[in-house]
Amino acid sequence: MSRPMRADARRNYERLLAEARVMFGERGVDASLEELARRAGVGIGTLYRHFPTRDALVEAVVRDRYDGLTARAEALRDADGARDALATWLRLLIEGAGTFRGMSATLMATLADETSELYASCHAMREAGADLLTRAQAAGEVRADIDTDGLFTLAHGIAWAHEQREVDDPERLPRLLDVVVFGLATRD
Amino acid sequence: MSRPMRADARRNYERLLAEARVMFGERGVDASLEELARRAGVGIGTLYRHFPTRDALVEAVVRDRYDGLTARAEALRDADGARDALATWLRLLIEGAGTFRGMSATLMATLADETSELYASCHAMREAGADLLTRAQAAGEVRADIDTDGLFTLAHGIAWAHEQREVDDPERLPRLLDVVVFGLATRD
DNA sequence: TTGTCAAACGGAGCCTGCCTCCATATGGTG
DNA sequence: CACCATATGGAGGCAGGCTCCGTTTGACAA
Repeated sequence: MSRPMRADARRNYERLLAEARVMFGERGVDASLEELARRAGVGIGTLYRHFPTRDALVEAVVRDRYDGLTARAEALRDADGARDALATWLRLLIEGAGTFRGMSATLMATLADETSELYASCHAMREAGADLLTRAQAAGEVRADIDTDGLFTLAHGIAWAHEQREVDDPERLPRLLDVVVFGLATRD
Repeated sequence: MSRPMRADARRNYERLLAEARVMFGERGVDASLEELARRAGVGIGTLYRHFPTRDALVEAVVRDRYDGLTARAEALRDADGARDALATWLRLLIEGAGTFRGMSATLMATLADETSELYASCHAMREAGADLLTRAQAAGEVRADIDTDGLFTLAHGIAWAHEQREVDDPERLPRLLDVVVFGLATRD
């Protein structure tokens, strides 16, 4: 293994991460990295040393959330009502995507780019969700002509579009998701 | 009225418009305006004189398409099957949005910004679509808890998400739209 | 305690893109 | 053909991304 980080390195790493949480919350994941470094009291070069790309920084900020989503999907595997389980999970997914503005866009881009630092955790989460979809389809509760890609396109499309409109009716997003979930149901 | 444009002005205007059609097609509506001006053989100042904002340029490029959509919605007003009419129109809408990359995002932003040069034609088109929605709801064919905003959020959300994935299966987008349209149906 | 050096720092500097301003050029008209 | 309103175009200011490299420093061995 590699030796532990030097004390100053670790300190700067933590500062950057803390500031990223704040600024991503305030301004979304497209916040200026130069300003982020400044606010963290660190040089821009140091920021890039720790996080070579914006995705790497985003990844560090959201990883635990994704791991949680993955775990949650696994917990829902054996729930009654495969479509309900899927609906529940999708709701968690898009609520999470709404935490930081621009997150849905980042996610969609990541799914198409295996070299992204975000890819691994994003992919694991996605596979867990895919499993819920497959089960619901096997149970005959969800139409068979939608694949994982289609599911995520629908979910993130809604999440993205919702965040564009700056409406803060908390019922809005769930209602839109409800339209999609109902549309996913097999027809008589 | 204002007097007609000077010959050089008209010529440059046309060149810019022609080049915009090309570059928006190649690279989407976020193409570099500096390069666009260069390729049109015109100074950057001239571009901004004719089109003070990017939206103004986009508007000039897509206006006739929008007018067509508006007219189409009016033609569909009295069609049999209010939900089918809505579905047909939505399909045209999102296919149009897919012509240039970034168009859906531009549209969503425009709907929230009345000062945008794109707003007028965009708004007219939207109202025409809203009318189709209202009719389908009045006929009891579409659930009543979705408003115009929700409808456009769903439609553009899908269109946007679809354009992020660079899949060229032409059946994909209609299928996703079908999920949403089915989800919009009133439940028994 | 001190010397050594890999590891880390940080910001100057280069790039690209947006947009404004204004000195210069020119088409159209009397 | 002279005049000038209209139009041109690019220099320059701003912001953000990212790299490169001279300087600093923490950790460890002597």
